[in-house]
Amino acid sequence: MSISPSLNPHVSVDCVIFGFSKETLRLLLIKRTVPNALTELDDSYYALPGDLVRDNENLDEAAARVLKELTGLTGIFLQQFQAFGDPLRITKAKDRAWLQGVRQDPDARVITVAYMALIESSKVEIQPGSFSKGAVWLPIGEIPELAFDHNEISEGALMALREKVQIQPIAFELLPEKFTMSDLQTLYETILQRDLDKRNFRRKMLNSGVIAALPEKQHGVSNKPARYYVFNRNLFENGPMGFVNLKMEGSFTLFN
Amino acid sequence: MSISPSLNPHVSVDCVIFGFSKETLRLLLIKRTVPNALTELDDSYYALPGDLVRDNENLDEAAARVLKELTGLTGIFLQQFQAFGDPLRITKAKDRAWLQGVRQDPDARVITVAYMALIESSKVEIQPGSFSKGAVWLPIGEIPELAFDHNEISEGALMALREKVQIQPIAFELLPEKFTMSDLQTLYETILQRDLDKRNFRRKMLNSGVIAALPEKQHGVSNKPARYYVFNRNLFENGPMGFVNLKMEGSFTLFN
DNA sequence: AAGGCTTAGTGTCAATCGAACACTTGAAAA
DNA sequence: TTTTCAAGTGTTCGATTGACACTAAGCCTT
Repeated sequence: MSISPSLNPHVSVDCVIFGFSKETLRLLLIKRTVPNALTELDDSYYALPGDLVRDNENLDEAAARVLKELTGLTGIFLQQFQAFGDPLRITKAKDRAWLQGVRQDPDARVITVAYMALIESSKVEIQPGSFSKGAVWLPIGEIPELAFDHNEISEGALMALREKVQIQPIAFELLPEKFTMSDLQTLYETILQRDLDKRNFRRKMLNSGVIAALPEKQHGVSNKPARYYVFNRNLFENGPMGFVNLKMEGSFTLFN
Repeated sequence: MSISPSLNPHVSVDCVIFGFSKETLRLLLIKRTVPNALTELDDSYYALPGDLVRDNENLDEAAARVLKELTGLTGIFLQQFQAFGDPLRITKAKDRAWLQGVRQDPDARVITVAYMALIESSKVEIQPGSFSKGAVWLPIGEIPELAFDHNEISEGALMALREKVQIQPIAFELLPEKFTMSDLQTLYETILQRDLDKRNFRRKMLNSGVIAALPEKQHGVSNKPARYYVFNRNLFENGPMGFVNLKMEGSFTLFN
């Protein structure tokens, strides 16, 4: 059980990939299968997609590579949020069983740099390949025990997302190109875990200028059709300031 | 000049240590001396204090160790803010000259996890030891070219500090136990790089409840003596919420 | 065709907050 | 006693927040 002290730590990246479907925020997790010495059956459990960082790439590139290998997508919102490096990260038995199978130095300590990715989950097509023993979207409320310290990392990502979403207009990354005001509000409510007032929400969104109304409305719905909006992307990517006031009702701060 | 691709990346921590004295925000930097092959004189330049992470410590512990070795202080505000891992970080000639002298694998790529520390600079007594070839407090406006990517890291720390200071009551870490309202305002103005209105500032600070007035006032000053205040530390460390609204005039957001 | 169902969409008011603004107070020094 | 210097103090106006309830539009059912 001891970790060899002579080995240098290795560095990996792990991606906490958020998606939003059926009114829930979900994480894209991969399935790992390891032989169980006792039962002769395979055990399986979930983990965040990740990989060791290669010598010729920087951290952002490594994270983008992991994301692409799993989902086939590039140009996705992907942001580093924290490094994790507890020496005890890899002491669980099934983690060690898995490492035996895939790493040259299964005992080496690994420091991981965690990224969060926001993607429109309908765009994802799981790629056959190293990760593809199975990948699933699990609702954030139903995440089981994961590999290593991946539960802690996921929690950290969710916290980071909650903060970021009130400072930068990034929630849109989780929605399709066109969306209704209700879609957007539901997304915010899901991320922030509280209800928001419909009228205040619309007012704030429209006044802030982050979205633009389309002429188009929904078709074939059995109630009043909702107008579609688009995110005013260029305003933020090219504008002078990557900032807007997206704080929601009841958020806390210290000076104004 | 090539970086050996077979070596695993190593992991270090670097500390961006902020202090505040003579109305300026300063960084505590260490001096490095390397022989110059041409002139036969030694070249010297500044760097952030940092060290490789040991196998038996986590990242926070490594950063705390670096801070303690340099300043003798423990229990200091110390917060991870970003990992840096560009493969080209260590290609400058003088950086490589220094690595030759101190590292087993001078060619190994190093990923660094950067921390920012906030300390009351008068408490610091530079410790004799590995760092003590010289350490100086340099004003943030007068930082020369540093080792590796340490300029980039310092910039990142300053940005992170500017954001954090408006969300969490951490500026107090830079002041002595007792301080005047003007001390505090000058500090905020220095960090945020803009002037604040005196009356609005006092009102916000007092209403927020983060500070408490002492009965005591200044003595021996040649003008109206200022009242002393203390940071209401337990309110935030033990309270239900580590948050207060410390946003200052003219800051930007997206929803409220 | 009428009525019901469901979600979209809309306005006002009161309270609070933000930003701008100038004079008086207290102590030491001259 | 007067001067000098920073501390300390209130008000007003406009903008923003947050609370709150009804009508509109389309489809479905009967």
